[in-house]
Amino acid sequence: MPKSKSYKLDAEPADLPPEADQAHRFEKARTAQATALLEDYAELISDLIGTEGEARPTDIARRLGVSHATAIKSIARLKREGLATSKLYRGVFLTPAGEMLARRVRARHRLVVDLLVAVGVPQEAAEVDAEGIEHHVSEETLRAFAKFLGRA
Amino acid sequence: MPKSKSYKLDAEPADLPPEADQAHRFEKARTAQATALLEDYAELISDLIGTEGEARPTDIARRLGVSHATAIKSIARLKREGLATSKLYRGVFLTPAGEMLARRVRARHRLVVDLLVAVGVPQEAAEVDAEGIEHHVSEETLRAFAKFLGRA
DNA sequence: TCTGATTTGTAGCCGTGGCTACAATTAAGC
DNA sequence: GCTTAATTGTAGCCACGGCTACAAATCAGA
Ligand SMILES: [Mn+2]
Ligand SMILES: [Mn+2]
Ligand SMILES: [Mn+2]
Ligand SMILES: [Mn+2]
Repeated sequence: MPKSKSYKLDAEPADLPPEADQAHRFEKARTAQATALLEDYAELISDLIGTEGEARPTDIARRLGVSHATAIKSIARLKREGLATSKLYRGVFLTPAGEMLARRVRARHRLVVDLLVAVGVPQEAAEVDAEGIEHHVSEETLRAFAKFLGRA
Repeated sequence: MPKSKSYKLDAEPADLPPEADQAHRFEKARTAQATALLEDYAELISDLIGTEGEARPTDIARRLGVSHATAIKSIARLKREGLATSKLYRGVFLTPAGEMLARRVRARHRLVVDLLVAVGVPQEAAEVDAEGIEHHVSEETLRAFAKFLGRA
């Protein structure tokens, strides 16, 4: 059998030209960046609902440090992608898909912070950097982090 | 004197409202994302010049996995920001500022990959994830990585 | 040399995610 | 209940970074 396609979660690049490999890496980073915003919103909305009982656009905007108009537009994108719904003046809600995403993202966020702290990064720096790093950590890397932290 | 402004490299958030803290983290991540492209270009151009003797827009585009038109527009931004110059059909060059950026970025890239591998991430996953992660690793975190790797 | 391939540049489109300004709606307080 | 404040939504602007299509310039080979 030729190549025997692997059935892993993250598709393999296959060893063709070496430059295509690099292109593939950049492409992955671009994709991750494109979903980063959705991930942060899902996590934040879930947090707000959990701690405040509701997630209003204004609060979301303030937490993210953007204008409410920007937040509303991004929320529109979340709805468009089937991750959220909203009732006027009743705040934003997550669909099952949105909830699932939020759970995954929250767990990943924590793991990344914990890993950073574990290798000696000061708590506050870990919190700051993790907010960006998290979106680029693959499942495979995440498993390695968990194992390193003794949570295999 | 009020507040006594701190003179650290990374400005401090100051402990005002707790929500402003979170906003600050998101803002940092957004800033990092905005410079990510410039960093990748600088590093790649430097690499190409080192290995091929020149960095032509077409080659840059192929390595990044984007169209040549996209690469040319991004190179225009590099020039605009004083990081690169270019002679027609003679390729792209880095200004001193660009060179400095490239060196910093390359060193950081390596450190990130090495850290990932050191905590058990498979080589290929480390290479892929590092391409995105690197742009969100602060100086402080980088120092922690170096120390962890025994290169303090 | 000159002709065809390669490279580079330009133009114009799109979606995203910022912003301000203004409008409309709802909530709160008197 | 009315008035005012807060919230939400809309409109319109911008820069960025993707893309395709086309044009121009350069390079290379016959
Ligand atoms: Mn984040
Ligand atoms: Mn997060
Ligand atoms: Mn990168
Ligand atoms: Mn890199």
